[in-house]
Amino acid sequence: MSARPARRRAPQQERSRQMVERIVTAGREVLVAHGYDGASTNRIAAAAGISPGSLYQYFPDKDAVVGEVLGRYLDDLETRVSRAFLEAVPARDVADAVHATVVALLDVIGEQPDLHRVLAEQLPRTAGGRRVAFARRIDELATMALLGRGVPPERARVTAWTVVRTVEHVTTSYILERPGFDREVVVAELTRLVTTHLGGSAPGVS
Amino acid sequence: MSARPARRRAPQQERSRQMVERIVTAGREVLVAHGYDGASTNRIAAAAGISPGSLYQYFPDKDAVVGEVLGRYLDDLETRVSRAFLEAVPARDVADAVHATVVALLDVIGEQPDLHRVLAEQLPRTAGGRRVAFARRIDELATMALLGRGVPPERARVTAWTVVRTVEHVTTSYILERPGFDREVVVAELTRLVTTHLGGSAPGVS
Amino acid sequence: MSARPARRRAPQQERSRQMVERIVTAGREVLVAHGYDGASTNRIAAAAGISPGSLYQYFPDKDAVVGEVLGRYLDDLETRVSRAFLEAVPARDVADAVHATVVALLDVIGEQPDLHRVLAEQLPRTAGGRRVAFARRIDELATMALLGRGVPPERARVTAWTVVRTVEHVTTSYILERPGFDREVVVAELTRLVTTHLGGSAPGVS
Amino acid sequence: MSARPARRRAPQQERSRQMVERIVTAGREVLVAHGYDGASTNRIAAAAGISPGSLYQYFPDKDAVVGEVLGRYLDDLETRVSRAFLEAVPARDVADAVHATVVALLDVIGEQPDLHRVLAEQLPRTAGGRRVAFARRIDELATMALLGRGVPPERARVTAWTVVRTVEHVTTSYILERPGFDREVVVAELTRLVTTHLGGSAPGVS
DNA sequence: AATGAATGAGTGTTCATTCAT
DNA sequence: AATGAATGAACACTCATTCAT
Repeated sequence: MSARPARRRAPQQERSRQMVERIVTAGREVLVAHGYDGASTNRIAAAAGISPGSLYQYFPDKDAVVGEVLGRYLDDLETRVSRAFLEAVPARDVADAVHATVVALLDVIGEQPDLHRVLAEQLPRTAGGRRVAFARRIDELATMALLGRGVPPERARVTAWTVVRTVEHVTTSYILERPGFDREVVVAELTRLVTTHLGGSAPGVS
Repeated sequence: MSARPARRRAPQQERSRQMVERIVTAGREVLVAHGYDGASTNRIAAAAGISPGSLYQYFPDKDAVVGEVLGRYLDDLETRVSRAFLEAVPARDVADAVHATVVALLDVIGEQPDLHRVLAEQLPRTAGGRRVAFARRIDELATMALLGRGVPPERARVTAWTVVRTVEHVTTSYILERPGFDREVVVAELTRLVTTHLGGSAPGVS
Repeated sequence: MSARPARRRAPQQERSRQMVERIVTAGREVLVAHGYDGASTNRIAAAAGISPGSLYQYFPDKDAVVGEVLGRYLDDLETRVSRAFLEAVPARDVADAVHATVVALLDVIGEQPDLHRVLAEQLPRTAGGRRVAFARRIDELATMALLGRGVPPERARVTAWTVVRTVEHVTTSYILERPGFDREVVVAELTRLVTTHLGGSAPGVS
Repeated sequence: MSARPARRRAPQQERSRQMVERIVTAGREVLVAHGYDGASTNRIAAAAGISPGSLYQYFPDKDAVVGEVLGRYLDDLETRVSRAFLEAVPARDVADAVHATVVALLDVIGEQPDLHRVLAEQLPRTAGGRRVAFARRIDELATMALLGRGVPPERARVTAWTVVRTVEHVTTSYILERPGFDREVVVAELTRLVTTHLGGSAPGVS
């Protein structure tokens, strides 16, 4: 009653955190293995080794679980891509900025390609909005960068929008389709495509 | 039950064809109005004016109906885009070919944007394969065109693949996101992006 | 195709009516045996010898089934009690009218005492309103009768209300409690109680 | 664990009694606020400021808690009504006795009308028996009173039973239905109804 | 062929009760 | 004693599919 008052609750919170972790992990597995429609709460609970009722101690409903799984992935994706983009833009030339962004994106997607597939193919209203919202954020950053390079506002917006969609989907397609060529090749190709369009000096063809 | 055995089949096939037609049309309406999850077989049958049981006389299961709806849409899309591409490639320069293809694609998508949205956002493994298959066909054609222009084989393949994915997804995004700028602007932007990359003379900025 | 066009649908409707009947009967049994809370849709369906899904072909939800069971009972009760009351009031003296009403009420309740018990003890918002509404209807009729006999309006309302509640609950209690005396004895007692209060000549004590 | 074994029990019992008190109070609040179906054990425990598990240290199951809440209410009701009845019967005339009893009953019910409503409308077998048991006790007292006034035994029993049910339900209905007239009016009406029936001199109409 | 009633496994969710701590 | 996380059977309801007519 006197020794460790402040740390009293820690074990409980730790336990709780672990349960959330187990459920999220199980949710991710089930989502990847069975798709959104097949990701029933009972299946997720079973995969987490808990009873269906326990799941509801930690999440208010099914979509909250799925939302957490996707949310974490998107948090990671957004953080890393944003950072790559923001770090690359000011210092170096266009080619380097594009290259860094593409690589960051491929890194993230490549770590959980199956999850990204579900996200890309079945985004069930849960995550669709977020993806678009992030794309718009990047749109704005890219627009700013273009304005800084003297591109007229209207053109800047269109160009930014187009280029962002291009990078987003070409990287996604590379992971999902697994075409027969190496990652570096796509990176180079995509970088060149975007860089040229943005009017920077194209990187040499490797 | 005995009179005209030989002529029997034709009318029956005709009737059968009409039923399939009604079901597919109903399926499309329901899919667009209620999404994939809301497209229950009962709802489709009701919209077609038939009984749920009859639907199974013509389609083995729900996904077959959905598949047929999407299949026809993709048939149309593929036919028109292929034609635009094939007609444009030989005669004119790169910019024209790209422009014609982009316009054809936007035309098709624009005619049934809601259906395309369902296809793009909810395609539940039903249609994913077909879309990729068509993209690969266009990949090959584009590769051929590049080879004809002296591009080395490996580069040709990568460039074709990248450009095809770019056009596919930027057009789709334009329809689904409804960003604030005019269609002609995107067409010009996308055409310029692709044309420049392919090494053709970029079209003048309108 | 020509012989019996008008009667075509009859068998189907008949079948449908029978299913409704089976479900209502099963619902009544389950309600009586397990109470409102124990009357699960699965249990009712099983008692009716059908699948849970089939129940929903005939009723939109659980309360509709329960409502139908209780509704039919209350329809019967209201019809017979109203008739007894209305037929007795004009022609004969007060004692006869009261007597006829009490007998009618005991007849109806006595036919399905267990159902009446559920109704009286667990009326789960489903039927509560109806019971009160019917009581109010009788209130009005009784008030009218009293006004016709020269009772001042305010007194008439209170007296009618009191007497109606008395008859309603004493009869219900007799069925539910099964006290040790004969039905005729309660009928006589209740008739005398009410008749005296209404100022009529009390019937002789049997 | 060894020091004061003999005095241990008293404080514990006190503590235990307090816990029971808190649970019963919480149970009453929840019962009134959410009805029987909404009175989950978790909700009651939360309202009592204890954990769901602790509740089971003091009560074997949910119905025991509800039973205790209703039991206490009925204890109060029985005590006060019995006293009013017993005090009134010997000394004064019939009208006064009935009047005193009716007033006592309305007092008790009026103090916790919402609880009485739950008791009357949703008593899930938990309390039904007790209510009947109390009514029977009053039956006996009333029968005795009637026998003392020279009424033949069989008649006395029936009359007592009838009158007790009448008073019980008319008062309850007055609280639950909230008809438009004042309490004194019902008291007068009910007193007159019963008194007349018992053969006493009816009180003057106020 | 066509019907549409019937099916039944499945869904997301709740809650009285238990039990390891 | 007290906790509160964990349980799991049960609930109302859905829908792709089947089958007797």
